[in-house]
Amino acid sequence: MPAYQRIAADLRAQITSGELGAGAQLPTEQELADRYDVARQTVRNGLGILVAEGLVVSQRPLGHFVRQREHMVYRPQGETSPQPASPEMDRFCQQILAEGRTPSQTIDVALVAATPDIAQRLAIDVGALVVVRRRIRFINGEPINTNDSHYPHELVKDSEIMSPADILVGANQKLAELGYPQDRVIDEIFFRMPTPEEAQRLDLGPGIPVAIHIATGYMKDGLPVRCTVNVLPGDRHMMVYERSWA
Amino acid sequence: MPAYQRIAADLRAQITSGELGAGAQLPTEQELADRYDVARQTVRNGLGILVAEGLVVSQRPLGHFVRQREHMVYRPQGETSPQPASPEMDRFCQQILAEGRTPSQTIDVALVAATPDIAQRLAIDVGALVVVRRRIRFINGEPINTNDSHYPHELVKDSEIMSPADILVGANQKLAELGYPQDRVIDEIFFRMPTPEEAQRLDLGPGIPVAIHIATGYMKDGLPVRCTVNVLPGDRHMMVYERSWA
DNA sequence: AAGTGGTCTAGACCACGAT
DNA sequence: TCGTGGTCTAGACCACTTA
Repeated sequence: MPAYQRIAADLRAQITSGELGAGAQLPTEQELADRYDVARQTVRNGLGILVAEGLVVSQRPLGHFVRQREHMVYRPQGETSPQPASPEMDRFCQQILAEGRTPSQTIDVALVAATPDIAQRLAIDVGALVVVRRRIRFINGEPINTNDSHYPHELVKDSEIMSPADILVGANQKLAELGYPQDRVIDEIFFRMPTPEEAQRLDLGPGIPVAIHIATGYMKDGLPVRCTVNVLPGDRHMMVYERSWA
Repeated sequence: MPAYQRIAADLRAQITSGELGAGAQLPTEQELADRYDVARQTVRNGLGILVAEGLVVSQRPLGHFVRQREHMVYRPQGETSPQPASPEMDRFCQQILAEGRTPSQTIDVALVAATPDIAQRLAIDVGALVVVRRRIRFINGEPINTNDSHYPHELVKDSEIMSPADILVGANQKLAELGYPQDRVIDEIFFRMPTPEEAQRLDLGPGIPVAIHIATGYMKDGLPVRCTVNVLPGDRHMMVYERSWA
């Protein structure tokens, strides 16, 4: 096994065994180079593995630290239809839903050309105009996720949906009032490493994947009227739900 | 911007724009070093970013290539309760469910001490004996996911569940026949970078995150009797489901 | 001011697979 | 055999934060 992999394996074992607890500082690169009798660059290769795994963060110029597992956010699968909680469900939520947290969000609205992804789901031409309401949600000032809702421009022009402010009744209710009530929603979820833009928008460190949740809303006649793209950082989200066993 | 980041950004732009399509070979490290007038190590730093993002794979000693997006696997959220498919749902599934595929799996069974994660969910002591049925599922010979079901040893000892073979009626049905029918299931889903063991078991390349799906089954009286841990590679899974809009 | 990690160089040798 | 990426060295200078 190459030296840098052995260094990474040694440190990983110390972290998973608890010998190096959450938040603990790792030895400096020079210390590790001396201890293993290798060049500093070789140590850096090893640390790079742990950083890419999300186990370790570099806080320049303080050093490398074991990553603190942040508080996870409870995100019920159906925000619109909370299920009756059983005692077991309560137990799970209790330890996830923590103390007083103050949510906030930023909103901006833009008129853009549809990307292929959006165009396909909204059943419009690539490049056609869509209105996108971009939101970043924060809890205690930390970005938690992004939520970009796309609407065909023809459907929502000159409506409140194009205003970059909170919509009290909710954008979906407003869409219904405009004559486009949703009847069905198809959800797609997949996960990958973030793009640099996503990493910057959500303040993601290396080694943190994101889940992409795309919700497309259809009217009763099958016409898609909304496509929402959520980006959820892996270190801040956990999905929990309950189902009965048939 | 440092040189290696600029190199990564240039190549990333060429990939996302389609100038370098899926499967295309990137210039060699030496070519890039000459083109940008930097040392080869600097080029390697840049390529390392793209590899960590999952955009590029290294096929030694052939070179670096744009990663092929593999066929995604349709994984319905509730395998036990298929929902009636709407025309929109059909459209989504159609492009995901591909041609003839041959599934297979490996099974092994072990008697192990409960880890803290499992012990907590099964409401037993850490270190207590649990039976674990470990499965790796393959499609066309490629590993698709792992599925490790844990049962308290007291509940299943001397039963067919401890045999490392297929259980025709299904392990959950067999568990019910033993007197432990499940009434509710709580699902937890989160995602992170894989451990080296997970990466090896599932043949994961760098830059591929995994989703962890933990399903815990409870009897009517609240006793947990099963805890299944699924590991789903991000490049081989997509979750799709439909819900009606209340 | 000191010490950390971040970036970069100019070499070197090796492992591996295609030809 | 050849060319690729993989690993490693021994330096160097810089940016940044804390003390």
